[in-house]
Amino acid sequence: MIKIGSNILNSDAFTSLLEKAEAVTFEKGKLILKAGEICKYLFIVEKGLVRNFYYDSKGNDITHWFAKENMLVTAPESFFNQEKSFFNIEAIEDTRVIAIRYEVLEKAFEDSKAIERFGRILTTQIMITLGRKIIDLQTKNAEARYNEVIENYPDIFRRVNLGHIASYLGMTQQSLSRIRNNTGK
Amino acid sequence: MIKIGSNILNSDAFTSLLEKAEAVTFEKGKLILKAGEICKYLFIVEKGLVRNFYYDSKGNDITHWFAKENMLVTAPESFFNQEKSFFNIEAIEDTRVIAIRYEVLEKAFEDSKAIERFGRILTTQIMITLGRKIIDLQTKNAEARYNEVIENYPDIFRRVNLGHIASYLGMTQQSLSRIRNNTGK
DNA sequence: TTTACTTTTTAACCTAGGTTAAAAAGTTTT
DNA sequence: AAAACTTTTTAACCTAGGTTAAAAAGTAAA
Repeated sequence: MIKIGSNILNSDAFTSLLEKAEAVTFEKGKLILKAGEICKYLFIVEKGLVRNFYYDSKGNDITHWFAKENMLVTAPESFFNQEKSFFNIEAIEDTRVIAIRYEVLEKAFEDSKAIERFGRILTTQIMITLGRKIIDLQTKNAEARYNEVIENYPDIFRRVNLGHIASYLGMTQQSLSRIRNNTGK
Repeated sequence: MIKIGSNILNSDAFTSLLEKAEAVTFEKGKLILKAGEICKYLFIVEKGLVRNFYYDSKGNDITHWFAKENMLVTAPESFFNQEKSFFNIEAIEDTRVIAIRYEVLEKAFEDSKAIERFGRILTTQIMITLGRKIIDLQTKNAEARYNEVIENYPDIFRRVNLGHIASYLGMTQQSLSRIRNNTGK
């Protein structure tokens, strides 16, 4: 049995896929993937918390996404197209992941309609989520974006330091601190 | 034979799917989908140009995405979850689309591994594209985003008025005009 | 071929949030 | 429990791009 997001998966195909996966642990602060490498794995976070981040042209560390227990994480462009990664993946807590190799997943997609279907539905929902983030960045000010993350991801918010939250929200840590203390009012 | 993006699709399953689709034309300026409705179709743009847009909280018209010939367009959240749409879809040129009903597509996904697979790969690539747009909004200034759209989508750029380009890029039309005339220098 | 309408530009002014620097608070190591 | 390090806050100053308003240019309609 495996749970991904809110989906509980229970089929021979998934069991067989998981049998070919590898459990790996990373200490807090360790890199799971380094930018420049080709990402060979799709990771399921079993325990802990992970972030996907990159350095912008000025060298700022920008968090692109967080993944907690039962969430998937990878460097999508690198993994699905097997090219060098722009993203780093870091364990921000002591973390155990289940790592599924690219070739193994591709084989599973080919062999199993159920897995192919799950993949399609999952990427469709991610597509919708990313669309929402674009709308938020374009139409909401820093304070509204901050309020939204507290409302929608209170658990992740509690476990992550404010610098990472700020960059995830597209603002500096100083701006976030200003918002939190309502010095704007 | 059907071409979507750079993929040429040629199989019985696709032929049969297309047989169940409906060709519809829309004059320039007409709405293909109105916000608040449930989007019942996935559209393939056969001829013309279409944009997906919404109104922000101040009533500004914001273009979220463009679709030209051989591209797919829908209101993703509304279509895939069959809920009320936040987006409008407008024909910005005289347009002919092939409209595939939700139930028909779902049936095709169920019946055909090839279509399910195509759906997965397509949503995966859209996911990557949206990820890039988020990075651009967070790390590039208005001028760099403008230069990028000229470089990456010169054809769409030529066919669309600047107001739509500006909102797509997350800036006002006045800012875009300023950038184009380098009054910033 | 003037009137009406839409799109694009220009310009003055303004503000949200960035930058820079430092202090304060919190955490870990010795 | 002091030293070292990390995270968060504070504050003064600054700037990219927003706002408002209008003119100019382009296009369509009468």
